[in-house]
Amino acid sequence: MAQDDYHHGNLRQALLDAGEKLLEAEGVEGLSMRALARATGVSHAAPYRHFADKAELLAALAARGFARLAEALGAVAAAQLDDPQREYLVACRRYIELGMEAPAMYRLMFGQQQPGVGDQPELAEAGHAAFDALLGAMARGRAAGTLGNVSTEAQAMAVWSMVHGITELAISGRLAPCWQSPLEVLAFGERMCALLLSGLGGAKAGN
Amino acid sequence: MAQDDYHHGNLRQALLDAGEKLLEAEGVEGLSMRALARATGVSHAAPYRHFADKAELLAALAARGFARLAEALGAVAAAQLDDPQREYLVACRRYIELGMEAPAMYRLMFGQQQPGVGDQPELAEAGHAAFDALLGAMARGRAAGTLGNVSTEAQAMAVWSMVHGITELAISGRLAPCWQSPLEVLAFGERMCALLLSGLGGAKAGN
DNA sequence: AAAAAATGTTGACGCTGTCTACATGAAAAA
DNA sequence: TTTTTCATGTAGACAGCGTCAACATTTTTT
Repeated sequence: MAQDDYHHGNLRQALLDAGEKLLEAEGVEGLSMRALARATGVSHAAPYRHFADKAELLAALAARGFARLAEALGAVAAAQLDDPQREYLVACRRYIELGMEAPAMYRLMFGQQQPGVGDQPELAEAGHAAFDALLGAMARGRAAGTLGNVSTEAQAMAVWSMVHGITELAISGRLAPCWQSPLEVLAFGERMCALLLSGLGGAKAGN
Repeated sequence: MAQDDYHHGNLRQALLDAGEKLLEAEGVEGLSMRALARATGVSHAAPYRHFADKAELLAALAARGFARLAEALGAVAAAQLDDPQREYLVACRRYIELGMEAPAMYRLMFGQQQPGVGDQPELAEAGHAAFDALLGAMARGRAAGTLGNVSTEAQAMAVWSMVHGITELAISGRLAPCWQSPLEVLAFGERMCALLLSGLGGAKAGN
């Protein structure tokens, strides 16, 4: 159970922990299999006992990111704010905030093509969970009556597109000409999401 | 002037041409300096006479992408549609369309941190030109009166965030649960941009 | 206690980005 | 025209990377 200097005990988790740390410290281009092996004090080929290749490790890392996102959005829901519209806005804000706090991780999460069904089920599921959390916040937040002819899922996609776009642009520094501080960006994001919610009820058609 | 088997003549452009081709064919991970040298029939170190390192070449490639985007949006404006609001929507649609047509290039364009002033002036300028084209379409498209207390630039950022988010999610296949075909995605994008335009006049505050 | 499975190590391979030293051709200076 | 200089090519080396095969050690199962 203690480390016996040969078998590590829980290398898989250790690799992911080190990976997360290295990811934000050095960026995704500094995240190598061998660096991870070094960071966990293990030989350079040892990680391959736990991940078939680098892509699989990155997928597992991205899945962690999605899990964290889902968790954060879930925490907002659990906070039981009195106003569901306020809850929705806080969720959107939290989404953007998380992306700005861990930009390399955020990029990694969306960097790969969405994994097919059989491909990376862990990642796909984690991504879905995060999306569902956002969808839930939106569904509760919008005026209860305004379902219109637009599916809830489509409305959630609209919100997702908005917060994703803002997060990505913020990360790459392209929002800086208008809003320098993270707080300003968050305020902008919140306004946009509010606008979206009020507009989503009627104006859209199809699906 | 003809190729003398030693001096290539215009290696820089040839490298960028080959790079663009290779980018969409193999993805960004298949785009190596040496592969580019091979593709242009030149030794592996020759590219370094024209680009200090790989990052510089990628930046030049991304600048090309932005130039193409600006050009496409400019073409929409030049088409002189009678209805400026229609022109705005067509521009948004075209933006998303371009990203979906050349996903690897689109990702590359936004993959790096926005270059600082002295860093990659060519890239920065190309990016600005593209943004300005989008801004112009929006400014003409919105009801002439509704300036409100929101700056034109901030409104353009909102539109940019929207189309960028949609494009990125579409590229990564995450819109597929709702809209399978590119045409459906484009229709969705157009609806969202219309919604944004109508909402931007009044609801937003700040900056 | 023996066999099997899981998990580690070592060493190799080809590929990559990039550097240095050298070669060649074109343009500028003499 | 000849010579020098400069831009641009080549060859070869280096370290780091992902990955594989062969082997070692520990744990688990029989």
